[in-house]
Amino acid sequence: MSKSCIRVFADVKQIQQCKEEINKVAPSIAIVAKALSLSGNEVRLKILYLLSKETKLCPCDLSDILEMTVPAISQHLKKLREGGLVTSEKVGQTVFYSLVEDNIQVIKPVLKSLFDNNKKEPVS
Amino acid sequence: MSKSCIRVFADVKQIQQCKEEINKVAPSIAIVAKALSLSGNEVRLKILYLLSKETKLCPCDLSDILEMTVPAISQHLKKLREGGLVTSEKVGQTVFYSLVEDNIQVIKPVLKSLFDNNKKEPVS
DNA sequence: AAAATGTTTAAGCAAATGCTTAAATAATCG
DNA sequence: CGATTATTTAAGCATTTGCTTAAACATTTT
Repeated sequence: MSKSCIRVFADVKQIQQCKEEINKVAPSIAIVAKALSLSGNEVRLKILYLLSKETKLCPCDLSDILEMTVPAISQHLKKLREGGLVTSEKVGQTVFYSLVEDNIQVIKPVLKSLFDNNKKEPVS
Repeated sequence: MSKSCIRVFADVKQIQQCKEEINKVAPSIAIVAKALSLSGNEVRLKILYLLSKETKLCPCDLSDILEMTVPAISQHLKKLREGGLVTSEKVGQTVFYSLVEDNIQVIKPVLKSLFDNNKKEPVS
């Protein structure tokens, strides 16, 4: 760690407060960052967006819609599932994926903004 | 692309609608995904959180607060700057970073939830 | 001008990411 | 059962990420 970089005019008290503050929220930050990094991929964000509109979709549907191979989709779904953002339900030989409402709250506003964005432009 | 995976019971009309829908929002998705991936890193999310509380901070402050080397911090700030989430202002030899309000809207709700989280627990 | 301070850049490297193709599981159907 | 369909897993590989250390810049101080 660089030891010389304690600014001459640094507000020592402010920095100390920030350290305490950030340590308090660190656990929440870790959880949220995980959800954001999962959503911060174009393909996965598209999947989440589609699931928010269609309620449930299978890997095959998503493969068709997003024009990607099934394994590629499946691996993204696996990450989303392991991250708790989606859940799956097997019906016959097809597996339907859907959002886990409780864990999707963080990115709900984001999905909503995308949804709104898609509406007709209001008069400017 | 796998050609055999058109589900027997697939809702062809639904899939077609989804394809059109997703193509319409694709540009927005790309922009949002970029912001989310930038925020989806613990260190950068901490930086954004701290900037939302302290208004402006320099690399040196952040280095002290987050207990990381200055170059490591600087590289994160560079990404945030290039992604348009933060801006910088030089005062003497120190550089102050602050949030770009217009471009931070997507993750504002996230930061807010972290802030709320940090308050005293309400009686359950 | 020389030294010190604050920041950025560069090079190197280990680990993570995201795809591909091929193979392995599962469930349905003839 | 054997073939087909839907999904998952595995292995390989190119790219990206995020750190480290060292060096380069820029500004202020002595």
